[in-house]
This record gives sequence, C-alpha cells and structure tokens, in this order.
Amino acid sequence: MVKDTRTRLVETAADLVQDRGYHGLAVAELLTLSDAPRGSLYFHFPEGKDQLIATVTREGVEAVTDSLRATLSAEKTPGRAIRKILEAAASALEASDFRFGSPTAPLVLDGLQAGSEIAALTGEAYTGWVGLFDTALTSAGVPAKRAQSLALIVEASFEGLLIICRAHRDAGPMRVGARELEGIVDAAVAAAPRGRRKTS
Amino acid sequence: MVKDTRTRLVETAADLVQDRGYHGLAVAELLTLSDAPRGSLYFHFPEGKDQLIATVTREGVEAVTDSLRATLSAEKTPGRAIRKILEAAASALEASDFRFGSPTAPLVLDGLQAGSEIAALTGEAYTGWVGLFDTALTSAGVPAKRAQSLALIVEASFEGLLIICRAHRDAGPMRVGARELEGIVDAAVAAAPRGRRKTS
DNA sequence: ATCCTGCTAGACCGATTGGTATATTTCGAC
DNA sequence: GTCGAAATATACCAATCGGTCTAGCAGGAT
Repeated sequence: MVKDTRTRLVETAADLVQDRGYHGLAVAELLTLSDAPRGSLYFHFPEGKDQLIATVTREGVEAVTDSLRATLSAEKTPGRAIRKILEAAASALEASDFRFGSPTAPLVLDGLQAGSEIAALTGEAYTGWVGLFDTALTSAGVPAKRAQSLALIVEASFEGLLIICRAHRDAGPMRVGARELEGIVDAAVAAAPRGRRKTS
Repeated sequence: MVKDTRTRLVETAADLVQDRGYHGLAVAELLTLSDAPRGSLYFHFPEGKDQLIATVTREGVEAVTDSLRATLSAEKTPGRAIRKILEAAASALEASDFRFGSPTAPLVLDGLQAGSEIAALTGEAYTGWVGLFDTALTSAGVPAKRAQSLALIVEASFEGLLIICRAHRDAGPMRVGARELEGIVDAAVAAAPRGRRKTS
C-alpha cells in the first residue's frame, strides 16, 4: 500500500523542512525522495514550493498543537505533562537520527519576507503553543501574569533544547531540561494560592 | 575610511548567516553587499563558502562568549546578569529590524553534514555558553547538579526566545522572558545553602 | 627599473535552481 | 465502450548556484 503522491510530497517535505529549512529544501531532491514526478507537484501545488511549504507548515503546526494539548490534558499536573512532552521529543530526536525538530524554527531562521504567508504561520504557531502552556498553568492555579511568562519560558526552552540537542547529536540535554522545567513548574504551582485551582 | 575587503566579507557574511543560515547565503549576493570582487573571496578563503562560514561562525561565537562573560562578571548576581543579557538582546533585535540572532542556531537547523567543521563549531559553542552560566550559578552557591540543568534552561530559553521574537517581529517576549528567568535564577540562588557562595 | 607578492577584477564554467509546457495515462461516470 | 477530468510523466527553460581561471594592478624591496 503506497500513499498517494500528494501525501508523499507533503510528508517528505515536512521532513526536509525540519532538517534543512526553506532554502535547504531542493525541489529536485524532494521529488526524488518522494518518488513523485515534477508534474504532480505543480498539479497539487500550482504556486510551487512556497505553497507546498505553507501547507506542510500548517499541518505540522497543527500536529504539534494536537500533541501538546493531548499530553497536557492527559497528565495530572502541568509539570508532569511538560516533562513528558520533552521526554517524548528526546526519544523522537534519537529515533530520527536527530532530524526531528520544530516545524517552524528552521523557517523563522531562514530570513523569509516578513509579510509572507509562511512567516505569518510561524508567528501564529508560537502564540498558540504558548497559549496552551499558559492555560494549563492557569488552570493549575498559577496567577495569570506568572503563568504567561512561565509558559513563554517553557516554549522557548523547548525550542532551544531542540537546537542544542541537534548541535550535540545527543538527546541528553532534552532529558535534563525536562526534569528542570518540571521542577520549576511544580514550584510555581505549589506556590499558587490555595483553592484557586480549576478543574480541567 | 573603508574597512578592508576581507573584513567586509566576514561582517556581511555574519549578518547573512544570522538572517538566513547556510543555504540562504548566496555567494553572489554576499559579494554585492560587501562590494567585493569574486576573486578576493577565493583569495582570502580558498576553500570557498564553507571556509568563510566557518570563520564567521568562529568569530561570532567568540564575540558572544566574550559578551556573556563580561556581563556575568559585571553584575552582582547571576539573575541580574541574565536579565541584562536578554534585555540587551531585545534591544539588538529591535535595532536590527529583527535580523539579530544567534550565530549558530541557523546553522544547526540547516542540516549540515554531522561531521563538518561548522557542525562541530555549533556544538562547542553551546557547551561553552552553558558552561558560563553554570559557573556563574555555581559561584553564587547553587549546587552543582542544579546549576547545570538551570544553566541549560537559561541558554535554551535564550535561543528559543530569539526565535519567538523573530517570528513575531516583537522583542516583547524577550523582555518578559528576561524577568521570568531572573526570578527563577534568583530563587535558586536564594535556596542555596548559606555560606557556600564563592566570591567571583 | 625590476621583480615579487598581495590582492583585485571579471570572464567563464558546469551543475543545479524553481518553474513551465505538453503529451500521456489513469480511472470513475455514464 | 466512451468521454472527460484528474493525475502523471518528461522534456525543456532561463536564472542562479558555487567555483575556477587568468590577466592585471598596487606597492614595497632591492
């Protein structure tokens, strides 16, 4: 059972973007890796590379969002959820020979035109992800202002740890960071005024 | 007074790498922006683009290291130093129209060959930077293990915040993160066993 | 003056870039 | 079976990629 051409294009493009970013994705190589003819790319994505990458980014961001949301609501405390999320990322890094990474970060660092669709998508992605952590922290009783800035640090650390682990080809830092963030978040929750915790 | 060609090449290349990474730096554009003839590039950097970028990265990493070290030793507490560092980055982001960034992160996310010189440089850079924060925290009395993981989170947050701010074209998150990290670090220092603080 | 060295200048190269054009195949509706 | 749309397959394109090559300039040493 072979997936259809469009799907193959999107999935290979997602891998390539994570690994190399916008400028590093060569259309010819994409076609080879996804075993798709040139004609099919421009049939499914008439506007070419940019449209393909925008689609890939949209889907990638959504997948991350779903995954974060699932783990945040499945775990008892935000600290534990965050640790689980980072530990899962550590495993994904190892399983992918350190090609796994954020769907957005490589694009942000590729100097795309500020107004472009892809650039807009990356901005929205971070707003959404920080928002998820924020909500989880607030629900656990952390005061609004602290929840906001702590959520930002969690997301930023996650993104930064992905880079550091890639640079070292070692998922160790991600696991260390997972524990540290869990501790920080647990402390913030513990310091929260009693009786303010909302049920999820 | 015009700087010499080699200097112009390195400085323009540094800007371009920060903004667009390895694949996004086009030699022809670099030559135009630095107003240098093609021959000069290959005279000063016989191995071409890779050698140029390796040089640029080495110098960029060193500059960051010096800057971090200076601020860490100039400020009274590590928390305050970290806040200052991030606030300076926030200003740099705004002053550069959000082209300012890490000299290494774009390269890590450009899928370079694992054994290449450039890849090695990025790994060493993170080891060095995390080490600086680690030393500062340890000197302030934070126990070794905690100092290590906290230093890692500080560096990762910094790198992540640079990305988030670029994505939003807004240095706000960097300033918010600066305050949050200061709080986290101050708390860790305050919790340190008394009498263990070393003088810098 | 001449020679050498450090550097500049730019023509030129094959390979690859993203994209277009058109012919052909596939496949469901009827 | 026949028709038409959906999709595939490739040949082709100008532009740009990073890199090579050689000719010449500038300026100090002798």
